[in-house]
Amino acid sequence: MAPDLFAFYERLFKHFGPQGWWPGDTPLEVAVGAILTQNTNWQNVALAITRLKQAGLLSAPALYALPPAELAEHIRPAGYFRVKAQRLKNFLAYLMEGYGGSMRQLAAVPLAQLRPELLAVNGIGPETADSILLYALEKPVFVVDAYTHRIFSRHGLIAGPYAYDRLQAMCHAALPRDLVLFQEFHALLVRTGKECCRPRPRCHTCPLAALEVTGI
DNA sequence: GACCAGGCACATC
DNA sequence: GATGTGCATGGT
Repeated sequence: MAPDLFAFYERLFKHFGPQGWWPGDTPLEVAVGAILTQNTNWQNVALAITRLKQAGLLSAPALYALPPAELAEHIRPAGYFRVKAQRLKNFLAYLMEGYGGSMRQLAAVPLAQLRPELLAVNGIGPETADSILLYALEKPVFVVDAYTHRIFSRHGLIAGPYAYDRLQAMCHAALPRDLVLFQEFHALLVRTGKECCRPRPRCHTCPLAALEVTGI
């Protein structure tokens, strides 16, 4: 039985308002941000993206042509810079060689084909793939992350560990398949995670105590 | 100085 | 399948 996720969403929305989330001037910038933000604070990612922009490197051909070691130096503030440089290169190779470097062309691919393709890129896991799908390619896909697990757990929506696909399937089953809803919901969960449901033992006074929802 | 932050791949049991 | 480890920076 699916919990009343929609009610939970509505109460978050009422509390925090629309988030209009995931800054990025272009779909490519959003995709780059999705890879850079892996296990990393967004502040650090923003620094790295600014540096790429200032260097005039935030385009598919430019990133594709750049040697990994050189790219690594530009994105250093985002942490894991050698790993992420290679992951960016892998994604750019996929985009350039498969779709002529065009995010618009990539977005035209049916979701059932697109998600497995993204997951096949070394360095793109479920959360990164779904973030790219939802925010860069505007596909209605629910993004699960550490916040989702923690908040749903704390507020009694789930009990015990949930694998990524299982939690995503639950959300898909419980919510209307709506792009903006999914974008806002994930953004609201991140906001909630930052302001309220902190990692133990730092969750003292929960301003969302009134949001308790029972059932699973 | 420890802990945290929009994860992922790979090795091992 | 579950669990452990390396990757690295910058803010609190």
